[in-house]
Amino acid sequence: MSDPGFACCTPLTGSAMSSEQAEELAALLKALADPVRLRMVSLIASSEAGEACVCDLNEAFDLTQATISHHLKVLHSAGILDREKRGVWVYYAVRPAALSAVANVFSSPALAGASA
Amino acid sequence: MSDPGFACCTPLTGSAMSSEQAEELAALLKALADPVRLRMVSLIASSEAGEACVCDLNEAFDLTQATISHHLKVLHSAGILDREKRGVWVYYAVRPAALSAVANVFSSPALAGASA
DNA sequence: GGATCGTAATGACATCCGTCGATGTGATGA
DNA sequence: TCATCACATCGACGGATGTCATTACGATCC
Repeated sequence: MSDPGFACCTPLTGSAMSSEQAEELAALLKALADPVRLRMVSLIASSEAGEACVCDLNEAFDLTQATISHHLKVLHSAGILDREKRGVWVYYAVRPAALSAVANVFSSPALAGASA
Repeated sequence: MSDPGFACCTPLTGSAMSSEQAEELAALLKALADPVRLRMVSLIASSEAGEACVCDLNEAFDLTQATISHHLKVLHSAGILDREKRGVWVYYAVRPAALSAVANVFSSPALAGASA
C-alpha cells in the first residue's frame, strides 16, 4: 500500500509493550482513572492504620452509599484494595504492590525516556 | 444521623488528595487507561528518536486512520504527547514530565505507603 | 494548476461508565 | 423474635467513549 520506497521516519524498536501487557495495565489504570476512586485510595492510604471502613468513606464523599460501594468494588476487583470484614464493618486497605507497579511502568526509561 | 457516639474506626488524616488534584490526575490517567493508547505511548517512547509519525502508528495497529488520529488527539490534549509537523508528516513525541508525574504520585509514601 | 498523498475533523452508532433509588443480606442488640 | 445497622447487589438512566465512514484541508509532485 502506497509503498513510498523509503521509511517516512525512524523505525520503532518494536519491542515496546505487548498487547497483553497493555491490556493488563490499562485495566489497572482504568480503575484508577476516576477522581472519586483516586481520592478513595488516597484517603485510605493516608489514614493512620492504612485502612478505612466504608462508613468513613460514606461521610467523606457526597455520594450515595451504593455509589461508594460500587467504586470500592471496582478498586477491589482491580486488585488495588484489599477487603476484610471485621465484625459489623468492612475495612479496605491499599495493596502497595499494585500502586508501585504503576509507578514502575511510568518511571522505566523505556517509557519515560528521562534518564536516557 | 445515626450518631453512634463513637468512631467506628481509625480517623483518616484528612489531607490526602484534594478534589482538584484528583480531577487533574484522573484526566491524565483516563487518557492512558486504554490498551491502544498505552501501546502508542510505549511505541513512541521506545523508538530510536523518541518520536513517531502517524504513518508508522497506522501500520502498527489494526485500526482505521481516523481512530488512530483520535487516540493521538486524546493523548495530545492530555499533555502526554507533543505534536510537531515536519513537511508532510506529523510527528508525536512523549512528554516525559507527564509520565514521571504519574510515577511520582504512585511512588509517593502517602499513596504507596510502602516506606512508612 | 490539477492530481495525489498524509492527516485532521465531523457525524453516527454501539457500548461502557458513573450515579441513583430500591431491595437484599448478615450481624447486632433490645 | 423483631427492629436496626452496615454493606452489597440490582435495575435503570444519562452522559462519556471507542470505532468507523466520510469529508475536508494542506503539502507535494507532475
